[in-house]
Amino acid sequence: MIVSKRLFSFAGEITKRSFNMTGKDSVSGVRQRIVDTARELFVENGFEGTSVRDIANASGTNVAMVNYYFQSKTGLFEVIFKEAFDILVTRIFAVLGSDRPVADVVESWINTYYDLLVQYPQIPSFILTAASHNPSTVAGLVESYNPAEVFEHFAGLVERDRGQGLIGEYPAMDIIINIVSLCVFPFVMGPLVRKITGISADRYDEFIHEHKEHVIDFVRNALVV
Amino acid sequence: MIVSKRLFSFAGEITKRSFNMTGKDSVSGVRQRIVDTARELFVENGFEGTSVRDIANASGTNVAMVNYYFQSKTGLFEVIFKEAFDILVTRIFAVLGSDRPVADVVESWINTYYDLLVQYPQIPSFILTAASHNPSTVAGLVESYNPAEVFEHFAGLVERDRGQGLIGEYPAMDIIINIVSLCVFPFVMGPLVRKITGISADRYDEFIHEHKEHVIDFVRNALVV
DNA sequence: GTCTATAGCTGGATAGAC
DNA sequence: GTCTATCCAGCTATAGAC
Repeated sequence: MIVSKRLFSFAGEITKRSFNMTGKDSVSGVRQRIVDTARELFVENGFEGTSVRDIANASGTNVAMVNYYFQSKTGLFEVIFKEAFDILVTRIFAVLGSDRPVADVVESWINTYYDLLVQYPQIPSFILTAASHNPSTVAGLVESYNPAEVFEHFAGLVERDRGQGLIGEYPAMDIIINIVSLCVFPFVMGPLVRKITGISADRYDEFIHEHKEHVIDFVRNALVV
Repeated sequence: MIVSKRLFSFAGEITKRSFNMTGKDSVSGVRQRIVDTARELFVENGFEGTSVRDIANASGTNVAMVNYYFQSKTGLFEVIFKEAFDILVTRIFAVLGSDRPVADVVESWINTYYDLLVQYPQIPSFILTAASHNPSTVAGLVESYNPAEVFEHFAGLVERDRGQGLIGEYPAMDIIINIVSLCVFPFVMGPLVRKITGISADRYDEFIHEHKEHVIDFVRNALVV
């Protein structure tokens, strides 16, 4: 148990939709139960904040099983991390491969991001925490998705549309960072904003749903000349 | 030492400006050396990822000294956390107390945020990680700064300027979340972006400096009708 | 104030029975 | 595949000498 020596007390009222791809919770075997339990604990308490014993107890198995299926705690974490990362990147990169006008691509991009993150709201914090403590490894994983190619393509669209006077004078990189910031950060701040304002998870979901539309307007007004 | 069992290898090339307020590194006593060392380790490896022994060794003291000055590891962490938080909030809230036009307040806000975060680039990740694992306590600290009052004031400005047709139809909360996202997130992503693009800390600082101006343009174009 | 030594516990991982 | 028992390195915290 993580009770005794933890920093601060923690009520644990985070929105409980874990980024579980399968969904076959009930019929799952030991291996899947371990993955599902570990995902929840790693998301909530981080890698160092979660012990293999916590995972074993909470999943109703034992520490030997974790090592049997995943060789080590690190091995288990990597399985979960890659799964989360893949969810986040695959669909976004598909949208960015389009050849339509930048303003339209950006709108699809925002829609896709928000739809995705409403479903998996804890992924951003999870990935950012891991990235902050292990930039090298996370960067290696990012590179396996060929971000440079995706960037070049998008930069091409920006140059094309700027040449036609459709959008303002922003470099592609700055646009990308702005979009990612506007889409991802509301989810990273989510738990804190909810705590401060005292609103429920459902009410925050409603807010996020409306916020998405404002972000789309905001970006379109900013981008289009 | 945190070497043997750590997750992934870690080169540790994060920009090394720690959010040290005093600056009296050289003449500092034991207490200050512990705080400075602990800050760096907590920022890089998190609370659970840092041991009191790490802090004692790296600061050239011993574990007994840490407990002598700070009672516990948690006590030491809280000192550092509050210091970081105060740096981030105090100056921003001062800017938001203005009565000038929203577009001008927002521009000052962005300038203040970027100036501050260029100086203390690791604070956002540090606070967000702590907030993600302990929303209740962090929220308590936030509330001691009276955010509701600051929000109401800013919402008043938004309503006033919208009545005069100066800005578009965005609710105040959505504007705030957008600004915070656009200012803070580039620093949270910084280490990862640098790793992927391979650019140096200095070069990233240059990029951030230019990016600030694009954010100001971006927001002004989005906001002003 | 500073240090060494150590208590007492919890961590990841494995051996070996079934 | 599953489980219990166990190793031992690591952790936080403190006792007690100086």
